Amino acid sequence: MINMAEEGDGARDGGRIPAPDQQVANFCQTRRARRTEIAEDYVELIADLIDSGGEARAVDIARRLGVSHATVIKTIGRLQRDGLVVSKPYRSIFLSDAGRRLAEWSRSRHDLVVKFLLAIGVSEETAHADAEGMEHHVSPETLAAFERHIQRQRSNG
Amino acid sequence: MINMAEEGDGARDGGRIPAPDQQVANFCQTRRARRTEIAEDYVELIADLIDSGGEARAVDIARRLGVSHATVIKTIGRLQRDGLVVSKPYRSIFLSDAGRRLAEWSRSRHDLVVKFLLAIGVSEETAHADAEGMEHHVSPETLAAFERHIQRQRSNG
DNA sequence: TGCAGGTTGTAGCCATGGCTACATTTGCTC
DNA sequence: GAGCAAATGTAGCCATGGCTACAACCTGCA
Repeated sequence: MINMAEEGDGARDGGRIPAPDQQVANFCQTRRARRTEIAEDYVELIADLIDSGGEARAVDIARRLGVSHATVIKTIGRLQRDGLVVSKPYRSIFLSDAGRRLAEWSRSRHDLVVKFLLAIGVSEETAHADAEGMEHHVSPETLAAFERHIQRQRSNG
Repeated sequence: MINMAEEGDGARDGGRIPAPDQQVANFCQTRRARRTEIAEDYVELIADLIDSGGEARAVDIARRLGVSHATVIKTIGRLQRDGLVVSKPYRSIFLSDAGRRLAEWSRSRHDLVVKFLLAIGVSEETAHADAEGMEHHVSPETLAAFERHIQRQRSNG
């Protein structure tokens, strides 16, 4: 349980409501992240499938995501429209250069989040589960803090 | 049939492709969280507005979220349908018992995530921004790890 | 060679979460 | 008490991300 009766840090002195402008900015940033997380999940998964099995097929993506194949086909169409993916009818799916860059970025961020969660004592299973959702909302600054923490812990034994 | 060539190509420790079943579970959990995060944002914000200003009006919510008032009205309708909110036409908005419970839970989780990010050296601004998106994907286990870390740091000076 | 079954694609449905434009209601001020 | 500005509500549009059902395509094997 979490004790939210914990008062007195200066972050929300006298009324916890933040400044409206800042709050708008935060929510807008979050909405922006929400719009891109599906794309990131897809390109990351496609890259993984290609690296480990040689190709990414719609049916494999569907099985991995736990989603119908029709959903995958439609989403792949959008990704292609957005220039992240290349696919020809009835052939398997490839990443464009932009898609590959995004996949590599997503993948490294994902891995760092997992490592960080493990480093602070989260179980393997939960680390992977939580990372899947968290990764899309972790800014470079926070990512850097994660990395620092891992390094610090490593050097301290 | 499904020849998951699951041999570890050593890209990462033990091959980075996870077991399919676990991956499906992770993605499903993430999708579940995505469906509830808007509701959580709303009830949290409504609770904040009520606590700090006495009432929550649609126009205030809209201004805080950076969204049109029509979007807010429609969403409030869904929240009411789902039993999280009570509102009568042309009146301000209140939380049901369930809504209040959800708001308190979301709020405490939010605050803990912010505190944790600050504790590992993230700036105030980024901590608040990232927490807004991350909070919805942090499991109780990870939250507990966050709390442990804060405690540990506090006692170590 | 042909066909059965798996894979891919298409069509059409639904809910969500955005938006603009317009209509209605409220409440304050004069 | 009338009028006006602000708040609320309604209608209708769009894209996204789900789904099922059905159609088309490819391929391996008998």
